[in-house]
Amino acid sequence: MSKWYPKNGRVIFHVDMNSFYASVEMAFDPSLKGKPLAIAGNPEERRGIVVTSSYEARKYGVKTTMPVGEAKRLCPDLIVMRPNFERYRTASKEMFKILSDVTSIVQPVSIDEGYMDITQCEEQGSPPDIAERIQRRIYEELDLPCSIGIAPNKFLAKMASDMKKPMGITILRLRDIEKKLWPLPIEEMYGVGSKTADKLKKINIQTIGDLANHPVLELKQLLGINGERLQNRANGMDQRPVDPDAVHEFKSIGTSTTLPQDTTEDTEVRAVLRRLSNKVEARMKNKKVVAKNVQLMIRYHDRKTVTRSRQLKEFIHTSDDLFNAAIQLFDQHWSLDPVRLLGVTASDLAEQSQVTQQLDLFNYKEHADKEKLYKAIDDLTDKYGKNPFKAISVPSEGNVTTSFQKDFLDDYKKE
DNA sequence: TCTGGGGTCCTAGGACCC
DNA sequence: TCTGGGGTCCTAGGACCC
Repeated sequence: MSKWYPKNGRVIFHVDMNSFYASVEMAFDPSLKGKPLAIAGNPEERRGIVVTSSYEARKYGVKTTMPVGEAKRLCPDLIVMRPNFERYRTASKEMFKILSDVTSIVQPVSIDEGYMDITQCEEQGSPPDIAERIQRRIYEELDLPCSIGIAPNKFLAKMASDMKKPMGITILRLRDIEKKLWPLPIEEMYGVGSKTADKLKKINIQTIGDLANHPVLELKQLLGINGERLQNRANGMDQRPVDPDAVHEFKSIGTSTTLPQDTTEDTEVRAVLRRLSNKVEARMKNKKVVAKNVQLMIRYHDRKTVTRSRQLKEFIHTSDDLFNAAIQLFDQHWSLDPVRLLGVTASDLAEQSQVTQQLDLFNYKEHADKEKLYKAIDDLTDKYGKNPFKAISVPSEGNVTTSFQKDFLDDYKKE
């Protein structure tokens, strides 16, 4: 047992669903099983790229982000379906429920993959046994295949889950990396995209092993701090914890759309921005958050993409507020060229409850009702930890807010 | 038939303050 | 009268991932 659960180390799982959307459709309609299937947007609306494809389709060379037309040329019998996101979300929740039966330390990273820290799960069996049970439950209860990587940290677990698909379980120990990790081509490393791969190849780094053993100074010159980090990972070093709360800490909420045709029509742009703002508002309401920053994204005919953002004085939450900020940014920055895509994103988010409570605080201060004020502060401190002022801002008059904060904190500390 | 939509993190420069 | 250096905020853009 002790060989699996080291005193001074961790046991991390990376659970990765295999061709998730396609697999969910096959579980939903078993007559699709064994057939080449692609999930893709509507080509009529210029959204026709493959999002996921079944293994049967991949045999023909069908790949993610490939235009549907090309995929059909490669695989004439390809079945193409529109995505059913509700269905995928439901399946995803079921899957994570199974993971959380093993441990509460589960970190979802996307709809179809997540990390687990099972260091403290010794009484449930050896890691390969636990992995096998998880895989079997997901398969038997949800009819979905997954691969699981077992390793001492997140990076190695992620690389491991990729090594055997579908329905693989792969153990990647530190002592295995020279044999199992280092021979892989550099572009297969998590965190190395096409741009970084090109740069690395120019200094004759072809494999993960080449990266692991390259002078770090040169890597830093080439890639900045990321160069050092990538090299550490290539040597099997990664301290990032599995953080179950990360999924709740949203940084931004945005939506974008590619127009059916490029446009220079102001009325159409307004209509689209209105629609996008409505959508963002709905999702913000759902998450009960307000935002202090609005970003507009414009992609032009030539696919050149610009983003323009504005920091606001007050927290906003309505579609009107989002729309007004977006349209202002558009009017200020549009180059008059035909527009291909528009996007609206809200960021600098805070919880609605926190902001309204802080507004109450402000009112107490206004009315010089010290007793109520201090009680409210104590309540907030209990509820949110050390610093209830972290996200403070009061709608209208941003300047007052900051001086209020400083005054108040000084004041409060004295008491 | 060229290339969707949802995110995160990092960098770099300028403004501003101390 | 001529100047440092640190810190934070804001904005824009790039790279990456699924």
